[in-house]
Order: sequence, then structure tokens, then C-alpha cells
Amino acid sequence: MGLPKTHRLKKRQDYRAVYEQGIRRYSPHLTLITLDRNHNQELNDIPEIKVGISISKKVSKKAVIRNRIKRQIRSAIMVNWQLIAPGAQIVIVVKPKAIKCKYEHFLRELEELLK
RNA sequence: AGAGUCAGCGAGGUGGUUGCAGAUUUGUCCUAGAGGCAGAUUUGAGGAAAGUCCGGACUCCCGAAAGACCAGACUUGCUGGGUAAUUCCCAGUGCGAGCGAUCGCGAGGAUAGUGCCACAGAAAAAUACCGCCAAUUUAAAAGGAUGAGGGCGAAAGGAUCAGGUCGGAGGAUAAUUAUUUCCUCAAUCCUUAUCCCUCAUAAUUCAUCCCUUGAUUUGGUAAGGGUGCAAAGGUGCGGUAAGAGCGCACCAGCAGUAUCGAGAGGUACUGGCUCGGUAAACCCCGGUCGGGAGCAAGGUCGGAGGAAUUAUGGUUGGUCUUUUUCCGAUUCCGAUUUAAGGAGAACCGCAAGAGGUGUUUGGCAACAGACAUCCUAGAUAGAUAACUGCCCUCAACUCAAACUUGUUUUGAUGCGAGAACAGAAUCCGGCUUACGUCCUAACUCUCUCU
Repeated sequence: MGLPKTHRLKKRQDYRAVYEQGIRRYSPHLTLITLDRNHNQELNDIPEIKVGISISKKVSKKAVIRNRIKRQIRSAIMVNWQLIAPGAQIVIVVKPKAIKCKYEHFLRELEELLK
């Protein structure tokens, strides 16, 4: 299950904003950073949920493995989509230990983090 | 049949559902856009996409006006060919490895010159330390050589071997001595062409032949001397006082001539005999060369800020001159224009190319030409995945059988597995490295049969 482009965090500024102002929550293999934006009720302007995944070369030097972990996390997010607050901007940082994790691990940890 | 060598192809196939990205297209929405939403069709990783080690295309900047010479830089360096180009490829040469198919090689010059060669060794590019030989002087008398026999408590070589205590021999130290402390040596067997068998020893000899031996000085010699990467061609025979390419044969090397070849080189003959290594030391010869940065190149659009204009833009904008108004000046906001350009990684560059496939011509080949045909990823926090039907395969797993009881062979089936290395980032050509398995073609060696 993939994540459409409109729900992806793309720009460098957005990442910086989330890193500087977001709330951090930790699990053994992941770090979740959330930023709730104040949306204007009068204009009825609810921004999209945006999710970004950060995985460094420290996790693995091989691009195949990094891409696979990204896909698994994206899929896990789509499963837990209802738990995310509307308009939130989320960055998920993958820790180096996560190289041994399977899909079920990510699913469980994300469920815990998003509660 | 077995064991190998080498080249090439592929990286399970074909459908379905869901999802992601691109392209085309339809509908719809509005804020009318590089727009959102929904649908349809279609496309979507590799042989190495990797390492970024080379070579180019392409783009911009600097320089120059394209030629010659000098200087400089680089090192691509056996020959010939191929290519856009190369450190690549093909065909050969030489050397090395292999019975062979075949494989490997940074492969110009050390006889252009300069330098360096640690340690060891007598000596590191011509030196005479030892040795050998001749002669001179002097001293000594009985030795030397060969053969037979003997010795293995000495010496050399080899093999094997655990430690402690007492005692022994030699040495050192302190000390008047007694004695103290420390170190070394002595194990067994075998072999010997060396050594030893007159010196009183382990061995307690014999035969034949010769005339010498020590020292000093002078000269000859490059055969021998444990070293070293390397000792001034190698082996053998002759020769000599002793020696020496001094002479001869074969081999290695060098030079010349002839001949074959396009060339690297090959072959034959002749000659004087003959000169280590290092060029990834400087260097010589040959070859190549505008320099630099790299798609985050570069271009387009261009926000903010800047400049200029605005008699009639401002329901009376603010401030100043003026009692107030008008008028004027200045400033702010807005509008218009504009040079430059840095935000926005927006758009282009960016997917038709030194392209692929097939046939054919030339060429041993790399490759080149002609004709036909095909269009085949384009993301940018970066798309390829998940599940599943059928077919195919069976390395591992499971099950069964066989005897040669094994990491064996054969077979079967599947609620099993389909894997290894690994993910495009401007694009090509190479190289290198990683990689489970399968298939095809050619060739070599060994064995068996005809």
C-alpha cells in the first residue's frame, strides 16, 4: 500500500519547521515528530495530512534496504491513517537498529506512537 | 564416460486484484491554473543500475585567433589495426605457466650521461685481506703424499630427547680460611671421503712413494673464501709455476651481415670473447597536449528590496510653509515602467541515441558500410510493491527406495521453494568489483567401444 504524493512532506522548509517546533515521541526503532497546525475555521481551510520519512545511510548503505523500509513504514501509516490528527505534519526518523525489523514490528510501533 | 578450457544468452513465464509514478485522453469543479477531483488506455530498473577508476558527448567561464619554433605539462611506452575517444577492444611478437585447449605480463633506453646500492662481506665496479704459485733471504731437521687397517670420549652433520635433587669439572665474585652466591658444561643413537692414530692417548698401526717445512721480502694470479638481490658469462676438456676465454665444444648474452616479414621480430652465418641492479632516482628517446569547472553545468520565469514616472490615483493619507482654503515642497501607500538578479531546488535542459534488432557486403577479428524495421523508465525527501490463479523448474526442505551406508544415488510429491549480487538520477563507451543457478556453442586431455 503506497502513500499518494499529496500526503508526502516534500520541502526542506517543512522538514525544518517540524524538527524545530514538533513534539517528539520515541520507540525502540523509530522517532515520531508531530506538528499540529492551527487551521482557520472561518475559511474552512483544513490542510492535508503530510508525512515524511527520514532514513540515513547509517541504517544501511544499500539503497534497496532503505527503500524497502520506507515502503513498509508508508504501508503501516496507511493502516493507521485514522489515528492521525487532521492537518498534522509528521516526520518519522528511522534508527539504525531498525534494519532487522519486519513489517509487523513497524505496524505495532506506529500504533503505539500515534495513540 | 570422466576431467577441464573458453565464449555467449537469461536472471522463471503468463494472467488477475489492490497500490505508487509517468504519458495520452474523457468528464466535472472552481480561485481559470505548471490547477483540483473522478474514470479509461498504456508504460515503468540492471548485468552489473554499484565503485566513481578512465574516456567522451553536452554546457558555461578564462585565454587565443589556430600555423611554426622554443619552453612547459603529462606518461597513455612491444608492433599493426579498430574506435568519437581511451588506461579500452582485436590480431600478432617476445617472455613466463600448463601434457594440452588456453591463460598471465606497466614489455622503450642501464652501451648518452649523472647518481644510489643499507646490513653483511676481503672487496659493491677494479680492489689483493686470506689463500694458491715463483723467486730472494733466513731458520729447522723429518716431514709430506697415497693406500690399507683402526678410533668416535675430539670435530662436523643428521635424528630423537620432560623436570627435579645429590654429586663432579671449569670459571667469576666476596673472603684469612672454612665457605657463600652466580654462570657454563657433561643425554642417547647413527653417519663421515673431514679429523685423529710419533706428543701418553679414544685409537699406542703397516706398506709404498716423494723431498720438504716455517718465517721475511718482492712479484704473479682472479680458479677457492660460509656474505649478499647482485662477486665481473655457465658447464666440461685441455693448458699453466699457479691461474685466467689463454684455447676448444655446447649453452647464454652482445654486435655485424644476409634473408623472410607491413612491423614488433624470426632464421642462418660471422666476429671479438663479454659491460651487475635500480629509470615508481634524475634523465634520454618516443608519444600526447589551449586551460578550468562540471547537469547543484547552464538557460527561462521571476518574489522581496532598488531606480524612474505618476498634469486628474488617495471619500480630506501624514508632515512643512500659511490664520484658513487654494497653490507648492517632501514623504508614505498604491499603480506603471525598468536594469540587474541571489528567494522559489517552479519550468526547460530530460530521453531519437557514437540507439536496439534482423539481413547482407568487406575484413582472420575488433569493427565499418548498405537496406529493412522498432521507439523502450524519467522520479527529485526520490516511483517498481503486496496478495493470488495456472504453467514450468527442483538447489535446499519433506517423503520413499536402492546398496557402494555416504554432505551417496535414484525417484516421487508438495498447504514447500523459485533464491544470489543488488535500485535508474544528464547521457553514452570501457574497466574493476559483487553474484545462487540454468541453458547453448566451440575446443583440449584421459579412458572405453567400433
